[in-house]
Amino acid sequence: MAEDLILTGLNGKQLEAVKTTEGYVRVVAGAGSGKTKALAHRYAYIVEYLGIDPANILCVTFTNKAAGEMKKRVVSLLGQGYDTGLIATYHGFCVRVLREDIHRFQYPRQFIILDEEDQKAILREIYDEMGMRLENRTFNSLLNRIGLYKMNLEYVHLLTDVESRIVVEETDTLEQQVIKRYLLKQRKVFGIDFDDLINFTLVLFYDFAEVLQKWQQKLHYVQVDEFQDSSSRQIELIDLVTRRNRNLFVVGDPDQTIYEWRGAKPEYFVDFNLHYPSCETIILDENYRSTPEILDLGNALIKHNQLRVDKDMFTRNPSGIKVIHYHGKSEADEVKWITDRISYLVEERQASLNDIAILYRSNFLSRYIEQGLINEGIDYTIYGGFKFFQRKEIKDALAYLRLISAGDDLAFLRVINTPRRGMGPKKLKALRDFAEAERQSYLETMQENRDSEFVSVKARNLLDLVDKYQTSYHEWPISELAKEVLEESGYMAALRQDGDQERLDNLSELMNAIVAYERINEDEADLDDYLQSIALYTDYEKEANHASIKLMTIHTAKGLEFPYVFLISFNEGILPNARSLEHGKKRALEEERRLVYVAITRAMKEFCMTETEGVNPNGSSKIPSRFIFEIKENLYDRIGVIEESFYEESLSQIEYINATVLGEGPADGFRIDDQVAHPVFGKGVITEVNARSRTYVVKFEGMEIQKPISFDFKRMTKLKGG
DNA sequence: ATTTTCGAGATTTTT
DNA sequence: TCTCGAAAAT
Repeated sequence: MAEDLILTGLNGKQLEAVKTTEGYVRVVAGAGSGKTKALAHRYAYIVEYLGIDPANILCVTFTNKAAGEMKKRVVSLLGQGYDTGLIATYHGFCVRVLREDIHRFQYPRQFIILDEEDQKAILREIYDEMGMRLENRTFNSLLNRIGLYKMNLEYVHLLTDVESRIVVEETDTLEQQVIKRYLLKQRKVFGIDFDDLINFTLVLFYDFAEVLQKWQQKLHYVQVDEFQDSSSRQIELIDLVTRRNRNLFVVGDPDQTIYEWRGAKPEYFVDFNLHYPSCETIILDENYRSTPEILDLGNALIKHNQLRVDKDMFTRNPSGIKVIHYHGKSEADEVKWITDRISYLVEERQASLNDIAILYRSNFLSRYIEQGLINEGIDYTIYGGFKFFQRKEIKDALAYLRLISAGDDLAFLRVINTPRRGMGPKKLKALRDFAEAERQSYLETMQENRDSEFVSVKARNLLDLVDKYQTSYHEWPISELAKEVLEESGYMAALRQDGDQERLDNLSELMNAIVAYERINEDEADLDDYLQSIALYTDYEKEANHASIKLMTIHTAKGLEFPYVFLISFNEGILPNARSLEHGKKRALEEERRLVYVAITRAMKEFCMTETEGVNPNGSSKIPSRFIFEIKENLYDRIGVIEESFYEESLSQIEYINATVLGEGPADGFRIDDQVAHPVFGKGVITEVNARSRTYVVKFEGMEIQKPISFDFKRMTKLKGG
């Protein structure tokens, strides 16, 4: 018997509208307004009351985890054993589309999905071949450039059409050469990165009208969660597949846009009604999650954003305790206060550890609090950071399997020296030259030249292993194959030798996952399919069997809620992040503010924000986040004393950053393009203001190299404003 | 020629 | 915690 389709909380009119409005519908749903619930109920309504088959509904969520949650909700509404059809991320949907029709390109169904680590491996190899070293900074900017290059969809044809020639010219710039080589290597392993998943699908739709038609006819209802975080390409995709049936239901909150840096375009959500004039808008502005105290704090902060549609969330929830701001004198103070507070919540307030979350801006900040939690014996689970399938041992194990099934260069390079097989840089280079000349994969080259001097004895053993299974792997159950291969290759032995129990545990966890996969897919379980299915499945979680508090970044916490929330390390430079404080990045600063808004609105009963005095890694003094000063002090209780002088100093620091970097307020510093005079170097122009290193970059007349001049150097004077 | 070891350095956010 | 490089050990 299906649960009655009533949205508890949502008022009758809104509920009716959410469920029954057809065509183009936009739901502007604030934090804690029950939007996921609304989506699930609409989905169930379409199936149960309209009689639409779930196969004809596409529900796009933002993470795999959200997709899982949505499936659970739908199943609980419609009854056990229900097939939920297409509830997936954009990427999951694209894989589905590509697996059916990518053969129309000259790309195999068993394409390899490349994550950032794979991309790095490719780029590192290219740099190696060109006799250069790939710095981390270069890597990040290259990824960026490749992303930009791929904005022109024509590149898809370069990759999918084997006839198309990619020739690296002498006259190409270094960057062009690298990108071309990257495409060549990508094509060689039939790799597809995250951008490609979307782009390939789009091109498939554009090139093959019948494929697009197939999906247009299939999808009668499409709903998208977190629409404000969709990129223009993703929106293009959705626009295409909904053109026939014109049923598109999007839900989002512009105030929770936290992925602009990844190409999200909140404007599309805000201007949805301009793109689809027939669109109806439903506003959900009642918050069912938080106490008024928490909500007021969030509202007060987000009002400081300029680029937003003004809407105030309200709640009828009963009053709770005031938000707490803890200010410490040292990092130890901050950690101590948090652990004490947790103990208090557990002992005096009967909170379960499961009800408590610690949020932070960057993954590395978890370490800051971990030791304290260990010392106090508080169990914790870190979410995100190291995803299960990103772990070294898991990727190694999967690479062994892929070496057998696909034999691609990436898997080969990952595995050849783990464990060590005496294949150092010299031998690998010889192998690479040979493979390059023969236009073969590394594995093939080795197999055909196994007695050559660039094949070590131990590597020959690996070749024997591959030979043994290469032709017969289809006949093995995946789990048994995996077990055999990992044992025979010596990988398990090496791990045991290292005595790394956690890695061994993770591997047996992987085995469990494989067995589970086999059980679900019964006889259909094929290694190729399995390897692809897990490439996107990044948030596999071991079920915690004991209560523990949750540690995660704010990004990871999006869409979740917890009774008690701590936002830690709430310092200027961390949150807002120093990188968003570089010159002219006003949009980035607003995104940081939205990030804080997301953190605040995760909390149901209590919200604590903590920060401390001390020294940053770069030697500057820690000061509280500007966002704390933006909120009126009557909205929170402050624990810990901020001396008048520290307060003043902090404010003037922030003002200084605003003045120099963002070009706001009274400047006793310089701005970009200001002409200055230096007592030694003479006349110059400010070309950069770097808040992180607290320096101006100045181009002095007659000097080739620009000089970094400290903010604190007072004998440089301004000649003329820029 | 390779591998191991050890210390220093560094880290936005993620599908 | 993980990565990277230099120097020592095989």
